[in-house]
Amino acid sequence: MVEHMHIAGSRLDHVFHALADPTRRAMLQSLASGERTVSELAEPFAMSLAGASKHIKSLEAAGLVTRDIRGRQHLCRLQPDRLAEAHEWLSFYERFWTERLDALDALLRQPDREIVPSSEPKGDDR
Amino acid sequence: MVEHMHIAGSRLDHVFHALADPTRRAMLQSLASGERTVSELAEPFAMSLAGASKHIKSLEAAGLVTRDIRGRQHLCRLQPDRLAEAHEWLSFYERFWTERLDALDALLRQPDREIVPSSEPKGDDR
DNA sequence: GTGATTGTCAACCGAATGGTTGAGAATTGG
DNA sequence: CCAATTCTCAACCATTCGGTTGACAATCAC
Repeated sequence: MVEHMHIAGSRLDHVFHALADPTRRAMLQSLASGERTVSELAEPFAMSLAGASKHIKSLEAAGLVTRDIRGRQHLCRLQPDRLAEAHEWLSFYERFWTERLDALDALLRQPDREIVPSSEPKGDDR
Repeated sequence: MVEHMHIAGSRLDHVFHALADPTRRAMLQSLASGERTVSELAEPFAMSLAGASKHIKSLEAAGLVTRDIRGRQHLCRLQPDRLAEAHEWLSFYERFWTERLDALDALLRQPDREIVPSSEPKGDDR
């Protein structure tokens, strides 16, 4: 096989992977209220400090969090740019769910058309 | 307490995990143009059909894709609702990047204040 | 019916992930 | 200086992940 290696994961790879964990999402939520030290971020979770530190490192690697070392404490702060990128990526698909809502809306606005929950299979639109 | 994610956590887990892979994101992009069979979805990638099939299954498990079995072909289509959920989750953080833009904007509107590039040159971290 | 097409499934493999523990570095406080 | 606090690092472990191959079920085309 030509390329069996995992080359140059994109930024979105890291961001979405970081977001795919409830602990890390909760840490982001905590950071939404302001700066937090590593211990403060770790405190709500039933895991070792080293474990939480790994999560923070992965948030940092994804560019979602920056760290400010002040003496022996590491102050973490939310870095929203990469979240904005992910948000923007998802926005591309916005038309699909708004279209769907619009279609439902249009359907409901036609009182003369009988709305049947019939299991008509996707229509023979082919 | 914001509790902006009363959407069952595991759902976001699966959605973000599914999005954290470039193959799966490309498949979604392909599905944005319309229905695709499994082979059509697999064709652009240098991997076995079974490999691509696994990716599609994970998209399906995340609720991002639905399947319509038509004879021997499986027609896949985009299912946008879970994408909308992820988009909405990210929207909670929108104020952080808009605030930042507003702050930059305000700063640039003050010609008497000297603008110094703040401490760390972390713009290009790769 | 025969044979090709379409796709899944199971087993397997190496690498990454999420967690632990223990050791140690660096800073702070008395 | 000594002791406590804060945090990282390395090693380890079980599980998951992304990929392969080979076998097989189902459907279509002839």
